[in-house]
Formats: sequence, C-alpha cells, structure tokens
Amino acid sequence: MLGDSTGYEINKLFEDGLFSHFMDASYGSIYPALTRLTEQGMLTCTAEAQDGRPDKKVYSLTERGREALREALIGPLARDKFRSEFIFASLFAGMLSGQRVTELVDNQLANCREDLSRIEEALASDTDDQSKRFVLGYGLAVMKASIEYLEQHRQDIEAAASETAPDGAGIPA
Amino acid sequence: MLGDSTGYEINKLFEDGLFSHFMDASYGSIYPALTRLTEQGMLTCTAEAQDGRPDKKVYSLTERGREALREALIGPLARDKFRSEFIFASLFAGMLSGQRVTELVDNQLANCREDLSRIEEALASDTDDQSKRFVLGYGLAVMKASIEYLEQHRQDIEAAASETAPDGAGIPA
DNA sequence: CCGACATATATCGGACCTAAATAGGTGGCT
DNA sequence: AGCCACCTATTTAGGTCCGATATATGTCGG
Repeated sequence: MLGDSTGYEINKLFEDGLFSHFMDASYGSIYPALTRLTEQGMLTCTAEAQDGRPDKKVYSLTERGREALREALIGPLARDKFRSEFIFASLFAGMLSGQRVTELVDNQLANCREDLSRIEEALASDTDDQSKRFVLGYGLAVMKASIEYLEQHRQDIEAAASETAPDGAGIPA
Repeated sequence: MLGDSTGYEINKLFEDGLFSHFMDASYGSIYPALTRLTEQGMLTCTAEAQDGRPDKKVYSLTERGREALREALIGPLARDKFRSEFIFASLFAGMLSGQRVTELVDNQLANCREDLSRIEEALASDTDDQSKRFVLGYGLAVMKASIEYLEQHRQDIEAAASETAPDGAGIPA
C-alpha cells in the first residue's frame, strides 16, 4: 500500500519506520510472507539481477492484495497489547537498591524521550497525510503522558527500593 | 514472590490480574516453565492429591529462585513493546467507510475505558503496596491520555475515511 | 435440572522471533 | 591507500511462545 518495496525495506519500516511504534515483524516472518503472498496472487515480484549476490526482488501489491487488506481491516481486530519489563521490575523495586531503581527510571525516561523525538520529527516532515498525523499524534499524546508521569512520580518508586542497600541511608546533619 | 501458587492461578495473573496490562504468558509457557524451574531448584512443588483429576500442584519460590529473580532484575531489561491493530488500521482509514472508522474508534475507546476501570478498581482496593500504586498510576496516566486523545481527535480520522463509501455523502437541504 | 462457567493440568501444532550465514558496496578516518 | 564500520539484501535453522483443545469435576443461577 505504501509503494513497491523489497523485503529489506519492509523490515526497516518495522524496525525504524512508520510501523516501529505499534507493530512488529522481522525477516523470519517477512520473507516467507512475501513468498506466500506472491503465490496467492496478492503480490507481483520483479527480480533485478545483480552480479555476485542474490537478485533484488521488488514486490508490488496487486488489486487482489489491496482487496484482501480491505477485507482484513473490516474483520475483527486484535486488542492492543503492551509489554514492559520496566513496569514488571518496578513491581519488585523492594528487592533492588535505590541506585538500581534510579537507573531503571532514567533509562525508561531516555527511551520515552527518544521515541518522542522520532515521532516529533516524523510529524514535522510529513504534513499532508491526515491518517499518519492522527497516528503520530496518538503516539505523541501517550509518550508525553508517560514522561510526565515518570518525572512527577519517580520518587515514589525510588522510595520503595530496598532499605538494606547502602545508598543515601543516613540523613547528614 | 507474590505467594505460593498453582499454574492456573499464575495464568489468571497474566489474564486478568496484576500483570495483565504489561505482560503476557499462557499455559503453553507457564506449565513447562514451572517444571523446568522446579528441576533447577528455583521452585518447590507440593502435590495435593485429588480424586478423579490430576493433582493440584502448589509451587513455592525458594531462596535460590528469589536470588535468580533479583539477578534478572539487575541485568539489562528489554525495551517496552506496544502492538496495536487499531493504529495500523487507522493508517489505512482511506480504504474504509466512515461507518467502519467510527466503529473502530468506538471500540478502541470502549477497550481503553474498560482497562481504566480495572486499574481504578485495583487502585481503590490496594492502598498499602507503594510499588503497585506506582505501576497502576502509570497505567492510569497512559490510559487517560489515550482516551483524551481519541475523544478530541476522532473527527480527524473519521474525516480521512473513504469518500466513496455510501454514508453521509450528500448534505441534505 | 440443566447449562454456563470456574477450577486445574497438560500438550500439540503452528506462528513468530533471534541470530547467523552470505556477499558485496559505501563512506569516513588515518 | 588501506582499513574498519556500517549499509544493502536475502535466506534459513533453531528455538520460544501462543492459541486451542482435551480431560475431569464442582458450583451457581434460572
């Protein structure tokens, strides 16, 4: 739907590109899927010969493929799924040193800010596609809320860290 | 860590319980894991005989298991992962009817509000555990941001729906 | 009194990811 | 000029994990 593409480029779409924040797929699923979809008539494949390495295969969506996508989008969708080892670890802050908990929060904030930057960049560069702006705006809203919560409540989880750990235990006069 | 438990109860923890919003695991991983962890000395297992059905097996974390968890939490954590077919579908709103897009947004809002309620319930019932409150508060913040964004920007994505679809196309005098 | 749902364990098949193998191009640094 | 690191590009083997189902029984509401 986004234009002719190779498997490699599709992988980048999931790794760094538009889809990276809310979808996941890797070579292990992409290449077999391209083969299967071509067999099913959803895609056409034009192989460009290259010397010394495998052909570069450019895939295009057929009308049949477009229709299959439309049908998939009309059927029931899976519910959102979120997975966070940071939140899991936070639940057990009582087992960890204050230093480790601080490190975890700093790391989480850095990740969120990095995501935020990438979304802001994408929003700045692409002003025409309404749907894309809606999607990026969603990510922006969630990331901002995440960062705000972490900044305002980090002391709560840092306070829950183990008291037996040797950092900042005594209050100097 | 949360007390002695059976595989069935652990599954509920991921399905409906504390972990449900940010972790995933099902019988296919839980039961084999319990067996393996028992062999490795992380867990002990007490089988309670029951007539006519398999033993009820109650597992307890050993000191060795507790230490292994602590070590895992000190090592590097995987980055947060989020997956949303709703957002994916939104990207292709231009292929769908306005009716379908409205349905998708309504459904997404209903899911978010359901999650929000469950988090608020959990927060109301459990006032003592600081770590749990931090984690639930995180979920609360993100869910509220999600709902607010959807309510305020749903017309943007609804407007992006296909103009060729036969709903509300003509403006009645 | 029946049907729906909850308790409880176990496993198969299939989907998917991770990682590496393969092969050469490009760009920057010294 | 030479070297190293990274980018392009595809393929596949290995292993993990999910989804669904089989099994067997108790309970609660209508």
